[in-house]
Order: sequence, then C-alpha cells, then structure tokens
Amino acid sequence: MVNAGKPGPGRSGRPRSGEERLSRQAILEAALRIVDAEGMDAMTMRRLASTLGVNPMSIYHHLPNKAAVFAGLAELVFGQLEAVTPDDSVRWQDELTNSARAYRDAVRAHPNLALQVLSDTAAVSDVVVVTVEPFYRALDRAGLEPRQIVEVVNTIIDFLHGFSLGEASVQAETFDLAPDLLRRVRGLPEGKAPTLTRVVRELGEIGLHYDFDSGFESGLALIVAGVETRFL
Amino acid sequence: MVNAGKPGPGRSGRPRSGEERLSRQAILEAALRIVDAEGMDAMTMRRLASTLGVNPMSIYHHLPNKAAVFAGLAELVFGQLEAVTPDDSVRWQDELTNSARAYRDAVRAHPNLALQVLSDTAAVSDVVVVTVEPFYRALDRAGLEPRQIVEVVNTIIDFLHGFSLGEASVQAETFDLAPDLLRRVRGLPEGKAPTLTRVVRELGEIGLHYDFDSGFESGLALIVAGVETRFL
DNA sequence: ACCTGAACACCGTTCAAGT
DNA sequence: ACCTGAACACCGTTCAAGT
Repeated sequence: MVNAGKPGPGRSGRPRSGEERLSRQAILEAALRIVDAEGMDAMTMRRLASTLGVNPMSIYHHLPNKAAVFAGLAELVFGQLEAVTPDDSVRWQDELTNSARAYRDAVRAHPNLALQVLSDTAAVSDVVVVTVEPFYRALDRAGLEPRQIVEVVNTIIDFLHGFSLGEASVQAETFDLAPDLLRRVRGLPEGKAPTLTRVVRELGEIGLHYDFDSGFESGLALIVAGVETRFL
Repeated sequence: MVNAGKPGPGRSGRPRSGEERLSRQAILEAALRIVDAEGMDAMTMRRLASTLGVNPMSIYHHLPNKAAVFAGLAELVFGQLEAVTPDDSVRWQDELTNSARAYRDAVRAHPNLALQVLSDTAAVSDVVVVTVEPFYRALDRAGLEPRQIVEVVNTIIDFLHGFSLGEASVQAETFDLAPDLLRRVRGLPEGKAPTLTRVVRELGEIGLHYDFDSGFESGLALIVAGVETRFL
C-alpha cells in the first residue's frame, strides 16, 4: 500500500473533457480503501487527496465536505448488499433469515465503517427503501397485516444493527468469553449479581465460548418464533 | 452557558492538598455537559479545559487522553442506569421488559453520546456485568437453562442497542413516516419493491405515524413471545 | 504530584487565482 | 468547471519547567 505521493508540480487549471483526474466514485472508492485498511481516523481529507495524487482542495469540487464523504461511504456499503431474489418455493421463515444474513454480511464486510453506516440515518433510510423489500415480502407471504409487517421489520432491523455494532467492535470472529467474564464476575461484591454469577459459573465449567454466527442465528430464530406465536 | 474563560494568569505549580482544582469526576461531568449541550464534535480537550478554567494540559494528569475521556463518559451514563430491584411478585415477563426500559432510558438521557456508549465495548461489557443481572434473574425465574439465558440476553441487548441507536439519531420523539416514506417509495422504479410499495400505500391511507414508544414495546413483546414459544 | 507555556505536527475549510 | 497554493483557525499531545 504505497502512498501515491504529492500532487506533482504545476498541472493546474481545468483538465480537458475526458481528462478529469477525479470523480465522486473514484474518491469514494479511495476513501473506502483507507477506512478498510486503517480505520476512520486515518481517513482525513489531506490523506485522501494524497493517495489520489491530488491537491486536498480538489476533492471539494466533487463532494461538499468530509461528512459528505462518509455519507457516500455508507451508501457504497449498502449498495454492495446482495439482493435476495423472490422465490416462493422457500418458506417465508427462510426468506426472512436469508435477507437478514445478507444485511449482516454487507455491514461486516467493512467493520471500520459500521459505526458510520449504522448511525447515518439518511443513508440507512435510503437503502431501507430498497433493501427492506425482501423482509416485507417474506412477512406478507406469512400473512401478516401491514401494520404488523412494519412492526416486525423495524424490530429485525434494530436487532441487525445492534448485533452488527457488537460484531464490528470486536476484532476476532470467535473469542473466549470465559476468562474475561469469569474474572469480572469474580471481582463482584458478594451477592451483587447472584443469578449472573451462578449462570456464568455453570457455563464456565463446561467451557463456554461465544461465537457470533450461532449468536446471530439464535437471535433470528427467537424473533421468527415470536412472529409465529403473536401473529399466526 | 457562559464560557468559564481563559485559565487566568500565573497560578502555576502544585496546589496544596485539598486545593486541587481538578478531579477525574469533575472533568467527566464537565465533558458530559458539553456533549449533551453541543454534541461530540464540540467536546475538544481545549474546549473542555476552557470551561474548567484550566490549562489544556492539566487534564492529562487525570485522564491519559481524549479517548479515555469518552470512555469515562460511557461509564458515567451506565452508572446512571436505574437498578431494577428483584421482586418475585411481578411476572418474569414484566421484570424483563422493565429492565429493558431502564436500559433504554439510560441511553436516551444522553442521545449525543449514544454512538460512543454503544460502541465502546469495554464500557459496555463492564456494565453488562452489573446491569445485566435483572435480565438473567427474570429468565432464570422463567425456567430457562444457562445457555438459553445467555442467548436470550444477548439478543435483547442487541435489540436495545439497535433501537437506541436509531432513537438517538432522530431528534424528535415522534415523527410522521408517511410523507418521507411515501416520497421515497413514489420515486422507486416501477415494480422494484412491490410489497413495500403496497404495504406503505395501505398504511399511508389510514395515516401512519411512527412513534418510538410503541415500536419499542412491540419489539419487546415479540422477543418475549419468542422466549415463551421456544423455551417453555 | 499537579499545573503551566511553548512548540510540533497535524486537521477541515475559505478564498483568490490559475486554465 | 475543475484544479491549485497560500492562509486561517483550529486540533491532540509531547516536553521542559515551574511549585
């Protein structure tokens, strides 16, 4: 990952048509590479310009400010979300969970960006319009009423966001809860959290390890079971 | 909210015991006021020092860097979470939802801090140890096995985080989805999201307005129903 | 130990000027 | 329209020096 270096000498003035050195798309792609490789803090306007071999100010002709760059990145990420094609031969439960998995995958492809993506309401609601269709479809097939569909979709999206946030905040895909949690629990004043203490101890003895994949699946299963019970 | 102004002249050197002008607690409380009033970006070390009437560098004797200040704020927020006292006379379902409400309330008391709070894994898991006990207790009373309890608690926390993130990102407590959503949906290419389009249209006609309170409650109800179906 | 002042190596963005 | 260079008003943090 070599730095493209200084903008080079002179070369000022408007480039001829077709010779533009920059575009919104090219800028966003470069920004995404920086964020993926080195995190949000490394993505400064000056750094971005430097990797593009361009004057920092040039970027402002394509995007109004730094916030717009980040918003554009959120857009990019959701644009890469794989569309779940309608298929009446799968159970609505599977259509729902497949859609949820695609959503999770899109976010975790760029963990350094998760915080930005999940908190950028504008970007989120823009894609919600497009990416949320499979959720609507699955629940419609299940036979829910419009108001119920909206409720359930919101709940699933909230779960997806919370889960993705947690997943992105941790580097490893699987890690042992046991030592960390046991140490914390041991440090607690006697009787302060008795149930927690007991549950963790019982699990600790059989060797608990948390992994995100099964945590994700069990969360989805819980919600699906809730839908079946409440609305069918 | 008047600025406390410049550190004042001279007054250098170590203060006598009991005359310290600063403390970790005082610094964090000042930082929280800034964040609550003007947001995360306004909370700079120099600004913080200025409102404390102190040299910017003084802060570094109590907290190692800016990140530590933010981490301390996350701590503070969860410290304000109201403990749910054990009470066997309430149904476990109510104990669970009451605990969830307390968690939501703690986060939304400082919306500008939500992003930091929810993504600071260290802070989150530190309080999890203490604040998660009521969730464990309720599910234990319901009769779940340890492994099931952990699964369900994680799912609820994920939902809480996703929900809180969304709630914090919006200024108003209630807002009309209709105009915004209808506009977006109208702008869609024909047939691109047919179910969404239909569902939104049906709701739009009877006048949909989303409000966070009922969205929260219906999410909780869904999860509780899932627990009852899957594990009881 | 606790507070200060000057300094370093950065930022995002405005503005005037080039073609 | 698109790119540049200099400048403005900031940052977080290190370091040496005070008491």
